[in-house]
Amino acid sequence: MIASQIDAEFLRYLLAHDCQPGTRLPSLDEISAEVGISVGKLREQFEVARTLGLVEASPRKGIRCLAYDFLPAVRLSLMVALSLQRDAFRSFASLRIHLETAFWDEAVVLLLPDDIARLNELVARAQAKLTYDRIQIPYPEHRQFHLTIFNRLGNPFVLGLLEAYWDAYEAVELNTYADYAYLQEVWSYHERIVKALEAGDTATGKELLIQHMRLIDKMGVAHELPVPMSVKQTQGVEL
Amino acid sequence: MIASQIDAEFLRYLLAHDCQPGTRLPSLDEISAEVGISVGKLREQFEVARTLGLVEASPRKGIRCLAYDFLPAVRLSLMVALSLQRDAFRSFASLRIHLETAFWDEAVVLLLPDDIARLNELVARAQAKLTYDRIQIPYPEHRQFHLTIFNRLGNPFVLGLLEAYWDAYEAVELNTYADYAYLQEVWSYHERIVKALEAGDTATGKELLIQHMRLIDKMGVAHELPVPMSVKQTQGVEL
DNA sequence: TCAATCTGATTGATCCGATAAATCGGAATA
DNA sequence: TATTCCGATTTATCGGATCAATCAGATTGA
Repeated sequence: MIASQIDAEFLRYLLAHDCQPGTRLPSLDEISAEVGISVGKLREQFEVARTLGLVEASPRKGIRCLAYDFLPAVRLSLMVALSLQRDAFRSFASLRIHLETAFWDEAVVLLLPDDIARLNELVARAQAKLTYDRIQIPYPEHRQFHLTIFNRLGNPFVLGLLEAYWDAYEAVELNTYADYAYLQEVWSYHERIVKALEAGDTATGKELLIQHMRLIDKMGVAHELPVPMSVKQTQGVEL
Repeated sequence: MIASQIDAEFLRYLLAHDCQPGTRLPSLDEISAEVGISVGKLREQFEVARTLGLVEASPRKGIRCLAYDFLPAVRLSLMVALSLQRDAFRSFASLRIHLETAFWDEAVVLLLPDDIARLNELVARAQAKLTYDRIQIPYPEHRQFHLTIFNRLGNPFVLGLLEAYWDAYEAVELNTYADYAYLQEVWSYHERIVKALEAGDTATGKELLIQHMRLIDKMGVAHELPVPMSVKQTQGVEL
């Protein structure tokens, strides 16, 4: 029924054969014979499935199904948007801020003690990186910090979108921006957020989340809050 | 720079050649020669671009670029999820509710008099459909009502996700459910929402939006609010 | 002279077969 | 028994043939 919405024999085949993670599929020749299209046409549709992260393949090993993941489709479309539209990152960043704020209450009540411990560990590692003689940008910690908070939602669409945000963040090279004072302040907020979560104070945590997104670096750029393009152009920052 | 994130010669070609809507591309043979891969391999990547809604093609007319659209990628991935995971619709519905609520304030202040007129027209058409001797389900009006409110955001990602929600709504056939009393109540709320918008009362409009999503039909199903699976199973409703 | 029809060219769509590359499991060997 | 080799499997890529859709210009008839 839903498969009828999908105009590709191979994708319908995947759904009809209950494509569970790890399942090995027949060879391309066999699938071609079963669904009634040539191997060439099948490979075109196979490439779509692979690009969407539904399957993986290598010579001799064959084709295997992967676990469903919203991210590949979102990430590819978003990368295209970032190339074609100058304010695509700002738009997606706006979406991300609203998602984190909107799902905050649902997400933080699901956090386990392990998660809180993980968040504390990330804060410690980030602060250590900012204390070394040779400063390292705690970008992986930043990414993991935010994704860990929302992970327990178990909502593949929300998680996929948030992960795509960080991939875009890297693509526009915000992760390489080394403003020491800004980063110190960001991680000070992160530390306070975790303390609020430990105290069960989700409202304060949310308020700190919102405040910390408004932080600006010394160039006047809010890394996690999209400012209007006109402000950005005046300051000569390219995004 | 961003194109380097994209592992397909044809997609990189599209981005490098400033693929603006309406632009006609060279033939497959010519692109194949330019990017240095065979026509067969090019067609595989072309199928991905087509599936993402980046280009369209027909024999003799050639290949043309389309305007960027987040929807095709989201819709396809979502359709796959709906087939593979039983609570995918519920997860996506949760995302949609939060998006509408989160972006409400930004969206309604952008509405033009034409938009308010359009919303009134949609309410009138829906109520007419519910008044005929032979009731017609005002599904297209319902979809357009919600999409019109958020259209002026100009955020392609938010709009794409909201459109995908309605495509999923159709795919799970919620649009065919004809509970007269429920629909009457839904459209009563819609009418009140437009009246609140006309009065400039965005807070009341938002409250009505949230309330109307909690409406349940006579089977106990909230069409726009995902209830936990256990409640659904008890009531024998399949989704 | 203009409208209708036809046709060759263009170009995507689909198919088929050949070859290269990656990988694995079983046979052979030390 | 461990290591190496090799044939088989199967994906990856290429090139060519044919079909189908569409268009612009030529031809024909009124």
